[in-house]
Amino acid sequence: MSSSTRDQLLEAAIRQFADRGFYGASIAGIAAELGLTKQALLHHFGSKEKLYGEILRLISDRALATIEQATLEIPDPAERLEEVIVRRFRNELAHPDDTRLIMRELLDNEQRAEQAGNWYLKPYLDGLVAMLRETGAGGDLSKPRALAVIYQLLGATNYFANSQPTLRNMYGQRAFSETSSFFEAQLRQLIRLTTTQPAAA
Amino acid sequence: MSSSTRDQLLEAAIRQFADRGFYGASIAGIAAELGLTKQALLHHFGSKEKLYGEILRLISDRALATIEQATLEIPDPAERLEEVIVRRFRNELAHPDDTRLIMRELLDNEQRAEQAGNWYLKPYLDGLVAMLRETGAGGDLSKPRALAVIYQLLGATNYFANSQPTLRNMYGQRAFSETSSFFEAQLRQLIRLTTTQPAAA
DNA sequence: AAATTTCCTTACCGATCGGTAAGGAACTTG
DNA sequence: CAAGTTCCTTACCGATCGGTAAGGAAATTT
Repeated sequence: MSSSTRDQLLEAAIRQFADRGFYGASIAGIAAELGLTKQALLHHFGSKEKLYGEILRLISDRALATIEQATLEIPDPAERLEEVIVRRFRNELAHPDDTRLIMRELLDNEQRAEQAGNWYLKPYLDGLVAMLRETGAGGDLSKPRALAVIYQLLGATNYFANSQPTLRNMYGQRAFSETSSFFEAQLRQLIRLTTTQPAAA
Repeated sequence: MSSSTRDQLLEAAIRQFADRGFYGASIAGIAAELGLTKQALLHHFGSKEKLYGEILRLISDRALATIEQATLEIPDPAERLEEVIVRRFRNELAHPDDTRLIMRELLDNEQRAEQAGNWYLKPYLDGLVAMLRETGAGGDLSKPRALAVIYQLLGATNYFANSQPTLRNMYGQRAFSETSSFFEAQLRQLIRLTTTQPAAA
């Protein structure tokens, strides 16, 4: 079955917001992907801002769902954290749009950072931090310290995923593939070190 | 002494491109920061694209300079790498504009990734990779594997720096400060592990 | 002193931006 | 069968975008 026009517009919007950013993407261009006019889009979403907000909520829900899914599957917090991060890494490589959009939002968000108290990704972030602390790594990792570790993991995967096309072009497909799989191995090692060894000074 | 109008325009442009991205920033807005019209800016730089290109070159030169500087100061490659990364981290926290602009360029660059063969940051990247391989870490780290390690380090610092205002607002100044200094310690530990221990499978 | 160059202005230009107003076709509901 | 709702259209609107053309004041060069 073909998805509804509304869902197709959402998909196209995610793609274009990821490609060009909020300012660079135009509602006319998004609607044109389906052969529609921008008024069709405005009919469904009201305004560009509302469309964007709906997308942020959708992406946030997807991220949270991965944590909930893993909680059901894997009881051990350390194993679970490793799986969540590695799955995220693979998913970012396979479907980079969400990650790119989030990164752009983070950059834009610096201006309106006052609203960051209720940032849409905070629940996801807090979920990861809680999971890490459950592992009992480094004696008792304080929340700020656990956040630092989580950020190290997320930053590594995020930056690598966003660099994917550039790296592929700079070094070729073969080299990129080796870098990519080695990157995942390094990531796993880093997580295991963090969840088993004591923390740094 | 006050810097030239041209240099002031460059500074303002970096700030605004970092804040709003290439499409979001307007040459009129940049010129207005100095009380000038956009035609004054066009007089100095010819076009928005040329201004942007000049900025990318400038940032690339700054990055390369940090490697050259460190090469003069620190003979040991492992120590040097640690210093370059940590200095970069600190500099990104203190002056986030360059990092944000680069991140935006990386995201935009995905479309025009065909030109990435001569990406402006490639010399910097290759410099770091070479430095890591000089340490003789992990037996003999292949170039793609060394690239993975470098990307892990750069990604972590980059993402954390770009998240700075959001994090500060979500968790408060105190928590952010602790996260930040612990992040640096973790970074150092990670570099030392990488440059001394054998690599992952 | 005259000519040129530097550095900026006002006045435009066509294109595109997000958004409003009004209406038409098709399907659903009473 | 009539009324209403859903989903889309064309026709606009004011604002803003990057860029061109022409010229003026001031400094520099000849």
